[in-house]
Amino acid sequence: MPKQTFLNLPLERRNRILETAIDEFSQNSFASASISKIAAKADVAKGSMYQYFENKKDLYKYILEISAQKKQEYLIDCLHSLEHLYFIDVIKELYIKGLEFASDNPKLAGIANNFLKENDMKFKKEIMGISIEKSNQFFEILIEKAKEKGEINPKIDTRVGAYIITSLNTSVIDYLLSYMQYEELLQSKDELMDNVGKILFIIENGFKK
Amino acid sequence: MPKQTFLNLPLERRNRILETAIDEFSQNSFASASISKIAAKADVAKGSMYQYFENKKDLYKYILEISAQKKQEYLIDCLHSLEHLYFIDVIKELYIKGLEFASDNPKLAGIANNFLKENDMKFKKEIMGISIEKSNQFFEILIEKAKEKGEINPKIDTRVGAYIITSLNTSVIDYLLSYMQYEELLQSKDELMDNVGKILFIIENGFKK
Amino acid sequence: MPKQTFLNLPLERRNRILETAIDEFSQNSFASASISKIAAKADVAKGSMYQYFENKKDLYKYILEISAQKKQEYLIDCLHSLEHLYFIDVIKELYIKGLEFASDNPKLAGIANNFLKENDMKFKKEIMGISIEKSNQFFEILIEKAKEKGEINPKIDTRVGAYIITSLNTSVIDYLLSYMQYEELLQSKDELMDNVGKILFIIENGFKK
Amino acid sequence: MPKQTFLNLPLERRNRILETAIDEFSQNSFASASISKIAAKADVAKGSMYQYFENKKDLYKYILEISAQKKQEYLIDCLHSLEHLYFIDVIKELYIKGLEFASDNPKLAGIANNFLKENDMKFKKEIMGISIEKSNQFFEILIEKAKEKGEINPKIDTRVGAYIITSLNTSVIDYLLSYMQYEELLQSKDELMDNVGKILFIIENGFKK
DNA sequence: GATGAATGAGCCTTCATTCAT
DNA sequence: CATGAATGAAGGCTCATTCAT
Repeated sequence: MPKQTFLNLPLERRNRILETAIDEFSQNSFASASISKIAAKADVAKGSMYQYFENKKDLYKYILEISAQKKQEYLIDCLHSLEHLYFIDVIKELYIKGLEFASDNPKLAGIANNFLKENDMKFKKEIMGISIEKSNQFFEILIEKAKEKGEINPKIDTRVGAYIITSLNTSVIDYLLSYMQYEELLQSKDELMDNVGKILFIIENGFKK
Repeated sequence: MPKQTFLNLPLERRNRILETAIDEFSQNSFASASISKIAAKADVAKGSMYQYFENKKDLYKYILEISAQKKQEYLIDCLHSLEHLYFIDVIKELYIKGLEFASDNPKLAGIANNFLKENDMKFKKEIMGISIEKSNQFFEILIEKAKEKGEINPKIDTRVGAYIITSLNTSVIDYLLSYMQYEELLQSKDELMDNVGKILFIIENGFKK
Repeated sequence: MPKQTFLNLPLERRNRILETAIDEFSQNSFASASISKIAAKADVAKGSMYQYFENKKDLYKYILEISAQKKQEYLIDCLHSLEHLYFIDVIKELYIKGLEFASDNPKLAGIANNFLKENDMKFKKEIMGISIEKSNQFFEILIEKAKEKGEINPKIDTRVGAYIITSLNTSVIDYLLSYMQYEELLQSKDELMDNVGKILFIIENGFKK
Repeated sequence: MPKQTFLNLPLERRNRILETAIDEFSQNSFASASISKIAAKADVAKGSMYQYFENKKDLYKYILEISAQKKQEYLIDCLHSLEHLYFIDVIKELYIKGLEFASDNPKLAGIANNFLKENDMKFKKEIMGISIEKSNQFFEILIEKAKEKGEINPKIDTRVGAYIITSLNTSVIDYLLSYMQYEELLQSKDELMDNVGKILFIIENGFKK
């Protein structure tokens, strides 16, 4: 929720600021990210930053929201085709889209993952509102339905299953990001997808009857 | 690697410093942890801290090492009985011992997990030396052997399997720690172990023939 | 002395600005009052404030003047009946009217009292012009006349007497204002007037033959 | 309550800091006094100020306490001879000693008076603890005793009487201070005492039977 | 005439680290 | 060996004021 001031800014300037901020937050935790540095790098007066955003947290929330929206855009298609697909294929699709998002927008993905790593639960809840558990809930519903359809082992605990899927999703993205940062080891997209396939193979077996 | 000065210290003083440092690093990322605060809380001259340790990083490394050693102590037993157990039982044992360690030493476990979350790869490598991948390697060997013995599905990719096991292990511990911090929801030990069982049930299925 | 621009403003807008400014100056010293906050609260562009007023001081002077005028309105009646009343009754009337003013317009009264408390004499003189001493002069004349009429002790020093009356007047209003702010202890109007009566009883004795 | 660090400082440095701080707080309200300026003027690193004092408020409290103690020293004698003197003579003595204190230590006296003028009651209470009302209580006791001894008019309301005496005391000191700041008009000590005499003359009459 | 964007100085505070004693 | 004093850079944030549109 930036101030109107920010939204009225000429596009060029607005983007310069946003990108610099995204840079900063993708490399630092909230606490060690610095508005001063962002202002300096974006060549903007420090005071201006506070004309645009209420405070550091405000800017952070905004960036986080951008990240979430962008990710949504990647996921939206496969969310639409939920009904027609097998459980494991939905998961597969979601993992892949998630990785594509991360691969195309490593900084935004990094910010989201960084947020997930924050320690201070009060801070997280404050920023996230209720949506923290949405992701888990989504997977829980998915699992329930798959159980009904007889696609997966009914003995699987729903909550625990959702938890595993979420955790691995985050891990995989983290893995991708850290390798992207270290160009040395950057795997080809094919290799990466190959690995996702291997992970999903295990998951599939883990869940199936 | 504290300086000799630190090792010569009377035990009481040494412990006071260590515990305060553990407190601080368990609640903060490396960047936002503060030597000033540690010195103040431990009632030690700030200057002294620099007589004991080269700098903040040095102290951090030491604390991290303590954490690793302590965890070793929990794992050591089941590492000895590796040969006699089925693959899945080893994993189970390791998860449980890991959780016991975290439950008994939440601060130390938190520090380790915090470290895993650090972004700066250069920093991580510098601190860790090579040992980052040791954990993965260990699981890789385990998986290879299990394959040989015919205990698990040979189609499983060894590296990916190890990766999954490590990731979930970290996630589970993180989960425990955040719930311990937030007493409200603290599950009983039984419930927790129950959940571990459920996770392992999925893993077991995921890996088995 | 606002700029013509301000005077041309639609009444509603003008009042909104004034009231917000009065709010701000009644709660802060000149130095810590903030034009930024006033603009924000009054929902006016910061730039506009500088089209209406030369600067912070200019606005302050204007507000102060408004306060003075408003107070005049309360006092005007009893200033007209000066001649017919005994000295002590004039004083009494002035105190009471002053308190009524403060009770009805606590913010305006607060601003005036805050001004009196400012430290920087140069600043005060600059703002006030000569009128600082007017109040004292007025009481001096009153005292002189009362002496002539034989109503009060001629041994009383005129300047000192005026000074006492002014001081106590300010104190009493301050007292009222701070109690109004702190609702807890707010005395009823009756109690307050009762206390004024008690103060005047002492003053009366102090001045009489 | 400065930190030990401050108390251990070489006298010269300690005094330089204190005097600069006294300067600053005597010319500014708490809000507009600046630690940065104090540090700069005292030729001390800004950071050092925070080695000496917890924060701005801490420094302020300390300075205020110094002021109170110094004033005590002036009053102590006449507080000892309370019993032997007539009510009016006690008051007289207290006013005179108070003025002497202000005349000898105008800055310290200014700080105390500035504090009395602060608007924020919460702030005042926090700083003062309970002692705010002590001064009034003291005069109330004095008045009660004087009534018992038949020295003053029993019809005088005790609380109101105490209030008047306190108010005038503050006013008188303020008066002295502002004139000392403005050397132009500085009255001779004799003249000043003469005026005190005149004030007390009125007070005496106000209180006597 | 209204606006809002820009700015830089300034504020309080924290910190890692150094160094003389 | 312990200490504590010193420091300057940095951080988040606020403000009065200017100026182009």
